[in-house]
Amino acid sequence: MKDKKTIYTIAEALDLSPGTISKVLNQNGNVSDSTRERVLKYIKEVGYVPAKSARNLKSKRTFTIGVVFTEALNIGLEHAFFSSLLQHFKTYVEKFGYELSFIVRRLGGHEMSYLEWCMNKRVDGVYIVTGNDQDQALIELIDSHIPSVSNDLIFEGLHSVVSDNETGVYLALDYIKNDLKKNKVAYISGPLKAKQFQERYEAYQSYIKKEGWHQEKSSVVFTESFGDTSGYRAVLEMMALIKEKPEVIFVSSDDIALGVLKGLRDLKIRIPEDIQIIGFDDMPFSKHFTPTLTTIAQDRLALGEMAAKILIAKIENPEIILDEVTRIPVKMIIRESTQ
Amino acid sequence: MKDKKTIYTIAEALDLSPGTISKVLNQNGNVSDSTRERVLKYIKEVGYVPAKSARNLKSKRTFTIGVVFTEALNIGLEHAFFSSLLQHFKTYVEKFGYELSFIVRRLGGHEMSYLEWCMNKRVDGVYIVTGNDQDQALIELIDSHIPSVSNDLIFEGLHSVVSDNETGVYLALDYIKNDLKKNKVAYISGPLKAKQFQERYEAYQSYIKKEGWHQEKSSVVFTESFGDTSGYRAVLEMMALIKEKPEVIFVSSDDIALGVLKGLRDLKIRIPEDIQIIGFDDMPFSKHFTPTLTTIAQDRLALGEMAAKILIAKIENPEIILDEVTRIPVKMIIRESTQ
DNA sequence: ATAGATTAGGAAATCGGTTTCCAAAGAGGG
DNA sequence: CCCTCTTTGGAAACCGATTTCCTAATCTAT
Repeated sequence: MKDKKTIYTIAEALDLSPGTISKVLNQNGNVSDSTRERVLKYIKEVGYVPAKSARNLKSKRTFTIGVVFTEALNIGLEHAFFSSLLQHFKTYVEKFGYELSFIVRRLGGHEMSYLEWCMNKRVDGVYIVTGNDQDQALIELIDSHIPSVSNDLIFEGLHSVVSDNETGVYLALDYIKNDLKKNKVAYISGPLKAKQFQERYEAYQSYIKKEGWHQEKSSVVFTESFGDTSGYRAVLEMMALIKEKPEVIFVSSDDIALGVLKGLRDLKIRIPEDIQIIGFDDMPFSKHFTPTLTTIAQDRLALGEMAAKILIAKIENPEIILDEVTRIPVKMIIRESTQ
Repeated sequence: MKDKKTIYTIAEALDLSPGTISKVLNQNGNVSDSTRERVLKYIKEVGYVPAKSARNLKSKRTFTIGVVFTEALNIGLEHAFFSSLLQHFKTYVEKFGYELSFIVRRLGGHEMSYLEWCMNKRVDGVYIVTGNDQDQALIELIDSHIPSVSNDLIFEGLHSVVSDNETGVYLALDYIKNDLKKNKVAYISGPLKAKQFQERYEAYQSYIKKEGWHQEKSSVVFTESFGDTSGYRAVLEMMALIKEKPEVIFVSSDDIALGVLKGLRDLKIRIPEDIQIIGFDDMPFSKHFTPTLTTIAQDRLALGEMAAKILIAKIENPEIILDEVTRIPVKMIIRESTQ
């Protein structure tokens, strides 16, 4: 147990050559069944495990995928939505023998770019869970030859797997129109610098215009940030400024909706009696709000898995042609915040 | 850009030897200032990045920490508490040049033990965020020579960084006694197979005994699992069986408390008017419950960082002697669910 | 029985760094 | 000016696999 095992020591012990051991390990090359079994048996016996770094060095494949996880708020893994995507992605790629490694830009004292890190580590591909599309270093990475996929950014030359935001917004608005039979709607949007908020906002605008629903200026409010506190502030601002109280408020993310709920509660406005609320995302906690939240559910499993599938396809077949943007269907979940 | 850079090509271009380039890269060895600068300048110019696998191979150090993240419910990264620990741990170790890599037991078609994976990858250390202490493969890993630390398990020979559960429970019960001035308390506990629930339960029992508080048998209920649905079931069971309704229910985790809140709401019991609730953990969502939840806050930042600190110390100084269990203080957060 | 085709397994180069050891050159002292 | 000490940088072994090429042995077919 104490002396280290390598294919050399094994070869010597079995009176074979190192190359033969390697061939057994990689189940290629011509090795007779008897020697193969002798080798496998011995390996199990002494508990030999091949050194990955040596294999990586020679084969130039690491079976490792670099993960870009730049969070706007630096909460990183604590963000439930992205953690969930990452989890599903991870589970999927592991089935195909790939591991995940977080891309790090400041390691020890050294600062490095995404691309440098990836080259240094020789990752086979890159998964962008969430990133900042203004980041020059990220653009450099996307433009490199390293296969990549994203669940967040939409970018020229980058394959993205994102929710069908437009349909999601339409679902919500159709529901407001046809089921709730309301048309005094207000909209609280996350910052438009995030692509998904932009898409949702545009869909909202186009629907409103198509339906000819009247809109006061203050019936659309943008938050400055992503969390519930900005939702809280946004709804107070809206309710202070708006002349005709809306019947329904559509909020572009559940995180923000959480703050909206709290804000309305503080204003003594009852939900859903006075105002109904619809969110977007279906976060795990949305069904625990009081009231529970009606929302447009993103299919996090499908998002993560599809991204994984696409990345693996690109890695294993560099010539493959794929659509740049893959849309994942959303669905509407009706709960207590609408009736 | 297209032809690959190695220390050989660099050496050739600068008319130096590969060894010299390596010495510059590692800032050791004797290299004159002038050549050092010449090399650094050239490296930056051509965008050379050393291949990690080659370095790992020779130096036998990978600056990588393996992460054990076996979640009871297989929700993995979606579990907010552990994700948070992981995030803080990650941030800390990165400052010291370490990266994280998830330990995977089934990779591609192959099944392997934790230890095999770690040896294969040559990780410098192991971080057990959460694991199953019945798992033979995990025990094998802990017993190996690889430095390890845990934020979850407490185990002979393993360094653990965990919350001071006992004090937490005492804080809550002292508050019930001295501030709320109540003594009809019930306790809902997570499964005792989890060490932290066991510690909290024992602290609870010892306090009750010390104070001589009368306890009906059904005033302590154990959930079968960790989530809010088991809390829901547990509180219904308790309220059905218990003769004298408690004034306060102390729940051993916020996750479970979430279900308890919902259960009581369904029973039309008002909180805090009829029954007051205290949780444990202070999860991010606990301040968004209705009512917001009084709880014992675990210091997730300190937990993760202390674990990181200890692991790095063990890696860089194998002879170091440390306490096996490091306790992190908790504090009480009073919100609407008590008054 | 013999030519040709497989098959088993070894030798050696290779991946890209690190590190030890050594020689040459320069510095310092008498 | 000569001898010793220190710097500087090169040569080469090494880390532990993979892989190509090659030879010897075995098998098949005529």
